Amino acid sequence: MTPARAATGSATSRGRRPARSVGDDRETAILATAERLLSHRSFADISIDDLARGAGISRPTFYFYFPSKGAVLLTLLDRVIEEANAAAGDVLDRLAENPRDRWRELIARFHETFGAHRAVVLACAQVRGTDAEVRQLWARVLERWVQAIEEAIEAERRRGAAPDGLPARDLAIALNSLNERVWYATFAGDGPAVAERDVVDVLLDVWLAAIYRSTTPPPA
Amino acid sequence: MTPARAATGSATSRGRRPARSVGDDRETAILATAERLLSHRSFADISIDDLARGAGISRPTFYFYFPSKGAVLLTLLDRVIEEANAAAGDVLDRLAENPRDRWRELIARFHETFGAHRAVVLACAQVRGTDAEVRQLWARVLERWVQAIEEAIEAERRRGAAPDGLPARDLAIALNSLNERVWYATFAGDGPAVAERDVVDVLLDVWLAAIYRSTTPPPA
DNA sequence: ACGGGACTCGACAGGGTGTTGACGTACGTC
DNA sequence: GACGTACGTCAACACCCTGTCGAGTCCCGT
Repeated sequence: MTPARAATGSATSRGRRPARSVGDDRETAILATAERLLSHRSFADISIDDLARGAGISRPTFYFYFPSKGAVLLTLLDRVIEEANAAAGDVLDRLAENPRDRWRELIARFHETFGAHRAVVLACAQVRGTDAEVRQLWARVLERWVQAIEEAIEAERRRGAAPDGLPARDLAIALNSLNERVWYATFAGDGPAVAERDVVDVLLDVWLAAIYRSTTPPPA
Repeated sequence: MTPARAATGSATSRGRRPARSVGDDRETAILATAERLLSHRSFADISIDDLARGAGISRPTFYFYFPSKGAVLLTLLDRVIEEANAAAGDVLDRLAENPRDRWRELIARFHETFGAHRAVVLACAQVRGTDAEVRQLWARVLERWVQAIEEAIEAERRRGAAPDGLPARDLAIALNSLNERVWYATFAGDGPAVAERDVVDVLLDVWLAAIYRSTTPPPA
C-alpha cells in the first residue's frame, strides 16, 4: 500500500521514482467523487461502494487507496485547511495598519475558503463526533488558530488599542468557536442562521466588540 | 404501540386508565440505560442490542418501545430542553433590574442544566449531522431561544441601555451559537476549550460586549 | 371461558464494512 | 526474452448491525 498514508502531513505521498502511476489517478478520482457526492447527500449516506463505483473501481480496490471512508474525508479536510491557511496569509501581522479592515479581511478570507468547500466542512463537522481522526486533526488546527488570535489580541493590548479583560486565550477560543458554529449554521441552512451575505459583518462586529469594546478600533 | 410516540410533545404518554404498566418501567429502563452508557462511550458505539440488554429485554422488544436508537436520544433531549427552559424561568423579563447579574444568571442556569446532562447534549451534537429528527428538534428549540434573546436585546435598546448596531436577530443568533460551541468544547474536552470553571464568565463577557459595548450595562 | 390488548422474542432479510487470496499486468534486470 | 517483483484489481467471505414478521405468552374485563 503506497498512496494512502497519514494525511496529517501536507499533500499526496511523495512517490519514489516515476510517479504518475495509475493509482495516482484513482486516488484523485476517489477524492473528487467524494467531494461531488458530498454536495448532494450526507456523508453517512455515502457508502464505500458509492465512492468506489464513482471512481470506476470495485469496493475492495478502494481499500487499496484508503483505509476507510473517514480517511478520504480527512484528506479532503487537510486540503481545505491548507487552503484556508494560505488564504489567511500574514494578515494578522499587519493588524495595526487598520485593525477593522484587517480583521474583516481575515474573517472574509476564511469565509470564502470554507464557503467554497462547504460540503467538506459540513461533513467534517458531522463526523467529528464519531471519527476520532477528524476530531484530532480539527483540534490541532483549531489550536493553531486560537494561538494566532491570542497573540494578535495580546499585541493589540500591548499597543494600547485594546483594553485588558478576559484572558486572551479564552477570548480567542470563544471567538473561534463563534465563527465555527455560525458558519456551520449558515452553510447547513437548517435552524436559525445568519444570511450568507451578512455573516462576515456580523462576525466582525462581535469580534470588534469583544476585543476592543468598540466598532472603530484605533489604527497605529 | 402505545409508549413511544412523538417525543416532540412534553413527557411520557398519558396512559388512559390504570397506568403504571410493565411497559412504563421498561421504557424508563431503556432511557436510563441510554444515559448511563452514553457517559462511557459514544452514541454510535452503542447498539440497540446494548440498550435492550441493559433494560433487560431482547432487541425486537426494544422496537416495541422506540422506533429507533435516535428516538431514545430524542426523548432524552426533550427532557433536557424542558429542564433548561424551566431553569431559565423568566430571567429575561427582569433584565432591567440589573442587566449584568440577570444575563449571568441566564447563562449560568443553562450551563448547569447542560453540564448535568453533558452526555446527552454531547451525543445530540454528534448525531445532529445524521439524525434529521434531532436536527429539527434542536432547530425549533434554538429558534425559540433566539427569539427570546432577540426581544431582550430590542428591549434593552428601547430603554437606551444598549446601543443600536447589528440587527438584533443576527446578534441573537451569533450569541446563541457562541454558547453552543463553547459549551460543546468545554464538555467534550477535546481540542482548545475554556475551563469549566471560567466558561460562564467568558461567555458573559462576550455577550455584554456584543450587546452593550461595555462590561457594566446601566440598570433601570 | 374467552376475546383482545399489552408484551415478548426467535428467526430472517437486507445492507454495510473490512479482509483474504488469487489473479493479471507492467517494468526493470540480467 | 525469461523472470522476479511490486502494483493494481476483484470475487467471495465473515461479520455486525438494523429493522421486520409471525408466533407466541400473560393478564384483564366481560
